[in-house]
Amino acid sequence: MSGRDVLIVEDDEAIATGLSLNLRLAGHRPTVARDGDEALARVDAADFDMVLLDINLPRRNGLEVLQAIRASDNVVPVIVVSARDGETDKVAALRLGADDYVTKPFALAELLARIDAVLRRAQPAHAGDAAPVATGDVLTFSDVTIDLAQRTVTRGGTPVKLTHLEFELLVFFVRHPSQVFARARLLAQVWGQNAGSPRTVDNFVGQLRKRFEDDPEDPRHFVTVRGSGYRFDP
Amino acid sequence: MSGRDVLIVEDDEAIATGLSLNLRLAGHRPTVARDGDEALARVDAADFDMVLLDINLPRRNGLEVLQAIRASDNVVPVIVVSARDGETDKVAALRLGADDYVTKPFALAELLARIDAVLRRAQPAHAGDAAPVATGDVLTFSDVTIDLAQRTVTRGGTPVKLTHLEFELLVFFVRHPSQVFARARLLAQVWGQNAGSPRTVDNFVGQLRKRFEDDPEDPRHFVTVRGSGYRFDP
DNA sequence: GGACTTCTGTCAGGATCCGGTCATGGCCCG
DNA sequence: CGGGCCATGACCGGATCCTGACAGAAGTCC
Repeated sequence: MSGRDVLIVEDDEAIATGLSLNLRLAGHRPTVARDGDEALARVDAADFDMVLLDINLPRRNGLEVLQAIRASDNVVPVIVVSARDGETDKVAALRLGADDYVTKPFALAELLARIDAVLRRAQPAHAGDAAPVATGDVLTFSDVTIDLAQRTVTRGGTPVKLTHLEFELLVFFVRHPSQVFARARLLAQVWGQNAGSPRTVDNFVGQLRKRFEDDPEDPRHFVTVRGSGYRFDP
Repeated sequence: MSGRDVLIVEDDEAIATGLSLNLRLAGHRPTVARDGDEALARVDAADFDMVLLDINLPRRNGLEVLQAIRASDNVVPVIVVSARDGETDKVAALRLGADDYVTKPFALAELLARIDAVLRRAQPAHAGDAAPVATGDVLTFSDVTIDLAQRTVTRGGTPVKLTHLEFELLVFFVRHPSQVFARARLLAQVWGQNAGSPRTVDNFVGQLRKRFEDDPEDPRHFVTVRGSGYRFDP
């Protein structure tokens, strides 16, 4: 897809430049407006393919800006960004003709996906140039299913109870299959800075084996690599 | 969340009825199409929340169907199911705008999890393009009914009194089911920028439990995910 | 093959962290 | 001034986690 012209209306410097950078990476041509007046001026001046509109703005509320845009019969797609998930804001924005609504803090990937979706809807894209597409937030191996959003795990359809760190370790393993990790590395990656003793890792691997190996004595997924650490094989 | 309309495109009778049955058990409303032409006709005719699309089809290849769906600017979520594990198919499917990809033979639990994930992801976007919302918009779960316009809540027909923030939190949960949220995230989303202490969230969740759980000691809807936050299960 | 060394699996005690609950106090609005 | 509403901190019980010890397995060297 050849890039599109996107207007970012955002007064927070950090967010604005961050978004700008990412949109450029995605192949678009972003422009930034710092407040409501500037936004309206730019929308009138140039022909944008879409507008990313923060609600909290100096000089003019984002909703006012949206209203002004639509009042001038401009149908440019608008995604409204707000810090609050409040009912009123959302309903108001959609009523005023917003195309989508995102609340801060947003996952960057989500926002980019929505931008793509809105652009795609607004202007039918040609068949080969679709975006990378996110894959589901579900991980699997063998008969085990991990739902990251729900933070639930099932094995053969029946739910498995895991503690916080057990879950984290499991996810790390499944995301890095067939790779040997030293205990120290696992401590750093999963436990974070204040790492504990290497013995801790053993305990947790033991738990995972108890819960996911057919025969915990003879593990096929959570394999010990003597002298080096552990490896996960799907 | 009330069930969703799912179109199953699958020529194998046994698989089709099996999936259909399971989706119905999961609370959705499945429809089956036997070949590519029928699939396209049904997609055009009705408004599905997602499509489960087999690649090997009589009359038309699944990828052709997907291409046709996207060509008509339809952004309905699509999960592609294929017997072949080929990378090429997968890449092609994702390029054409598939939302996820599963290879046969699949674990039923995995497929169901992926369907849930895709529906979950699609939900907010749909709220956006699915019309003005506004008056008469009602959310429900279990025997609870939430009237957004009136800002009233009833449980089993009898009205429940909620404070402002209790209502906002409830709506947020019901709008984002089966997803774990950290306290900080809830504070940001529901309370707004000037977030308070995490303890506040506990108190409000406690209130919701008192009002909507049959047994507040053993909550089934407003679930604690120790170490991570809270999750709402309808 | 046998003995020594090194490493890993396991267990249980105790420290620690986390979440539910309650009470207090501020705030806003009537 | 009074009454909801909301934020905060303290407290407690319980889940979870860390650690050290020990035994047994695996590897090594002769």
